[in-house]
Amino acid sequence: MSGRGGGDAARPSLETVAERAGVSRQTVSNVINSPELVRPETIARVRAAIEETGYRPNRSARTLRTRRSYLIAARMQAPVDGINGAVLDSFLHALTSRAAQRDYRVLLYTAEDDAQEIAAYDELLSDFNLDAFVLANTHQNDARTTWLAEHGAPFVTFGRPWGAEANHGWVDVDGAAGVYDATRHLIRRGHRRIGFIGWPPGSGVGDDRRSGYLSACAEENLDVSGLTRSVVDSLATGRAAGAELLNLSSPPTAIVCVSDSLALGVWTEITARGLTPGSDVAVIGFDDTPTASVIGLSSVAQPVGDIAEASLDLLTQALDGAPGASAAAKQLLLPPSLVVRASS
Amino acid sequence: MSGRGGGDAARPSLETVAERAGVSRQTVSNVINSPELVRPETIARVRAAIEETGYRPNRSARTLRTRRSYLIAARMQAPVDGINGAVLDSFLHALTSRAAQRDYRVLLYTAEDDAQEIAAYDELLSDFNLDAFVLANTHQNDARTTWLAEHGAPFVTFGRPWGAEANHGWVDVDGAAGVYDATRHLIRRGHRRIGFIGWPPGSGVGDDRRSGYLSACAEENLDVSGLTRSVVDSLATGRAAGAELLNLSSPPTAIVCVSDSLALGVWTEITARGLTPGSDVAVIGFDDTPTASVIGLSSVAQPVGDIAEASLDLLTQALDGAPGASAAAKQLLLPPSLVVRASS
DNA sequence: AGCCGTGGTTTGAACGATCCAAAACGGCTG
DNA sequence: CAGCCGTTTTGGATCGTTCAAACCACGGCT
Repeated sequence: MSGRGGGDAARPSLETVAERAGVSRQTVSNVINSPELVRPETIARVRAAIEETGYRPNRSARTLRTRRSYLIAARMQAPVDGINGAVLDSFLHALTSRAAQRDYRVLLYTAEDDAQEIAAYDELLSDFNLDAFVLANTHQNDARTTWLAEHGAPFVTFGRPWGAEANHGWVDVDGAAGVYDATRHLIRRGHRRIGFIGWPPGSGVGDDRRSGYLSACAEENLDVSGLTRSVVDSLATGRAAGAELLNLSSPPTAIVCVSDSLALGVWTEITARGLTPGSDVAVIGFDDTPTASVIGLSSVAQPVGDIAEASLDLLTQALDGAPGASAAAKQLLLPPSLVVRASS
Repeated sequence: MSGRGGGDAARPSLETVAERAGVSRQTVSNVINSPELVRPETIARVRAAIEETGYRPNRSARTLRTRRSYLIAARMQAPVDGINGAVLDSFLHALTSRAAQRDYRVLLYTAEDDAQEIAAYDELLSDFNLDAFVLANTHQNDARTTWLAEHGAPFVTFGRPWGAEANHGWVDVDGAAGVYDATRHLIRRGHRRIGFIGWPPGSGVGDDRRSGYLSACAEENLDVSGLTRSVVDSLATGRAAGAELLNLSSPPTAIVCVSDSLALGVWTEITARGLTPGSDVAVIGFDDTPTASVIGLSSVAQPVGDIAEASLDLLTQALDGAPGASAAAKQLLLPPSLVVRASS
């Protein structure tokens, strides 16, 4: 209650350890950062001293000198009014835990729009010496990426720079392959009339996923005419589109959706008709949100762990690697996986 | 491409500004931190110099000297396999944006259990000089809070220290009041037989919420015998409990649930029977999760923004305030609010 | 005139790490 | 034994800020 916490011994510094081991500061520093420069027996002695004193390097001092903070910034998304957003949350979780393994930490920021976000970059970069940024939800002509590039700040995006030539590092999921797999799965289960509910054309992500559906159907010469719908993302629109499809004179026996929200809409419509998803009409969504897993909706899952890992690979490579030679691939397309549940 | 980013002028420091304004470092520092010590005309001159040079204080240097990092740690929760967890995500969002207004940032960490979490504290505290911690999901005999208290690290919890005397700062939501309001709302709408689905007795949160239901019913002399159920939290168990209640010879016309997952289960059961939530049987959940808002489920919303604000108040008060005199209240119980939707 | 107190400002020394240049050490050669 | 060379180790400077004490000018007082 009164003073500081427990043992009031001053925090050990390099100096403390050095004295104890009978060497100089720099030698201790070398043992930590470049052991190859130090004679093995000295290393042992120093390591022992570190152990005994419980020494921990002070990050602020290091940052001050080296201008590296070991901090990565990521945006905390505003709670969205739908099912989505869950993917970004679990991505953030994965990013945090994997970053910690590499001794990096994730710092959060929020922003309402791109302009605010850029302001946040500016502040974080110059005040906190942030090392790198992870962006999600990239869109066409993204002002954020150009700002970061101009200011020489390392960054990766989770999501392709749709429609732009941008040659920055990015990691993304092969949405077309995911929907292709989902459709193939339905075909294997015997479905011949398969519907698709997507987003209005023009969004890179949506068009990409739709193409997976189309190519799977084309391969098997399935007729898709009249079986596709394009609506904005929400449960209500998904339900309406699902109703339309089910009301056709020759309705589909399975429906693939570009998102879990839409799929949940269809799911709702099916149950409201007294039918059972899966045995009566199959549905598959995209993103494998918590809600999907709870109600038993099949869905295409994005490998958030791998995405996080790959993003960090790109970042650390840019941070530690040779400035000029960026030999390794800077772009990565990861395959999603279909999670089959009762609904298909 | 080649060198650094744009204008290669070295980053201005206190020294730079001082030279330009014709004063010393310390005076510039005073203008920023303790303007009352500086003569007004000098302040003006220095402010101008700051403006011209675009000076920004360097956080690492300040941290090194003052041992304050302006960083607050919060745990990124593992994605839970249910509807829940959404509350913590939006709390985290609120915390991040409000902290930024006070010039603090939120640093994430992850942990699988309490032991790991304590290890994380240790690392963050000694390596990164973290200023404070925000904990959620406190439980009985929480090892984390005692560790933090022992090590003199400031912290607040979102959630009461159920069953313990602990006198640390906390902020929580009055669950009893929330469920009481929900029940009153149903009574006002004319319901006389109201059911309740809660969690097994023993959890502080669950018992608290149940008490709100009971007191509202007692006030109106409503009979609750046979109308309550206790199940673990999930959609399936909620659905089953809902079915039980609806199968009673004299079934309830409304059901209050301790969580949105349970309420969604009931919702599912109602629609599966071809009935309409709201007009046929009313349901109300707790937490106002995104899913609830999407499907139109009434729910008790926790004021995450206020919780975040209050938590930060407690923290900054502990950080900046006088060490001994902690005059202001260290505990805060906030009222939730009922969000009425189609289901009630 | 000399002393004191007092706002306002400057100076020097931390904080704890890393960078750099130079010194000490050791072995080896001529 | 001097001279050289490569490996280890050392000491000082530095990053940008704040703390503590010194300094200075100036007016009031005796």
